[in-house]
Amino acid sequence: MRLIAATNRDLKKESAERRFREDLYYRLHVLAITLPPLRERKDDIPLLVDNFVSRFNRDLKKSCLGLEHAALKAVISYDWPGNVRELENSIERAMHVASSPYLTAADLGIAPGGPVPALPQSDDLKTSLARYEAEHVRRVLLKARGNRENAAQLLGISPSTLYRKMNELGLHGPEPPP
Amino acid sequence: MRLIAATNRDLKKESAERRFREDLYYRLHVLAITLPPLRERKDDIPLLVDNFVSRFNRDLKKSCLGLEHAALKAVISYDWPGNVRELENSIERAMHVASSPYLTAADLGIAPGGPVPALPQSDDLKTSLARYEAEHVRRVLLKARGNRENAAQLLGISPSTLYRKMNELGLHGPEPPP
DNA sequence: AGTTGCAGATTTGCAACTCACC
DNA sequence: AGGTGAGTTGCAAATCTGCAA
Repeated sequence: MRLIAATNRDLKKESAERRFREDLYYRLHVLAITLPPLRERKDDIPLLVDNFVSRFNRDLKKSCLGLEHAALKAVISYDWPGNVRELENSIERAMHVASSPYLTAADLGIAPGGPVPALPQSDDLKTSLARYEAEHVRRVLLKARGNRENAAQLLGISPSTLYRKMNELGLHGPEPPP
Repeated sequence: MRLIAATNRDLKKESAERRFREDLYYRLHVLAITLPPLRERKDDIPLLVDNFVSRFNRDLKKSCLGLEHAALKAVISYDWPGNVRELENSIERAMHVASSPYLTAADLGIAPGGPVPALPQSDDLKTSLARYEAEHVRRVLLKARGNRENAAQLLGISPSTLYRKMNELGLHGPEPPP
């Protein structure tokens, strides 16, 4: 079985801090190498992005189609001080909150070229619930192939309520092609 | 900068399928090694589990305290055909849906010794919203150090509503010590 | 396909209340 | 006695829902 383990944290340090047992560290250490930081391998970014999107589509049962053009540009120009791990986290986070099949720069929490503003992640219950509800409804709509009648049934609500929610929550993304 | 990358999928095959660009594969390949499957390294499981829980607490802004005893037993006895990656995914997934500070075997989607039943992840809106709401409220309660008055304010609801929700949603986990 | 009037159901905040406990 | 704070509850207003149009 092939295994490669990924982190960009200093395992030695974490091991000393007892977050990672020493013998495990040394088992891994034999194969630790140094790669250039992500900002020096910008060519790799689109591929990594696609890879992560595919994986999270599977793991999170999403149907994200990728990044919109401006978002990909922003991702490439950004410095990624946290390297691959940060990129991975950003994409996962974006897929949780995204409101269209194509992730935007806003979803990813990066301004073109600027630093990551560290998403606020509101505590407010109404706000947070609305965001999650929108996410959930969209997912079920995708699952129902855009069939509102069917989606409403899956959601356990009446079609009229579904329509109302779609308006309130601004849900009118493109439907999947037949 | 130290970088180790982790996957248990067959990179060669994925590369051929153009999910992972070839040159990237070969860059990584030089350090690919073989480790025994996780089922033959059960001693490592508790450490891996702790490591993942810590990481996801940070990445997902959770305050999970670990696995309850029965859950850890189940995790150890399970075969983990998907190895570390599967373990990692299970823990992340569990932390998204868990309804107590200690993950249960049900949260992790494994029966003691049995195969993974592949979580149902209900489409029903009310069910799904309730689960998310419970999760959110618990997180804010932890953030408020168990101070209900304060948590209610953060949530933007009145204390009485918070109490009602805590009853409905079964939220009475241990409060963090002072 | 999507919207709306409406009546019944649910949820909310407020204030008043109980119940320990000191 | 009396006071305090955590938690509960009655109630009217506000909000949400399904039905039918």
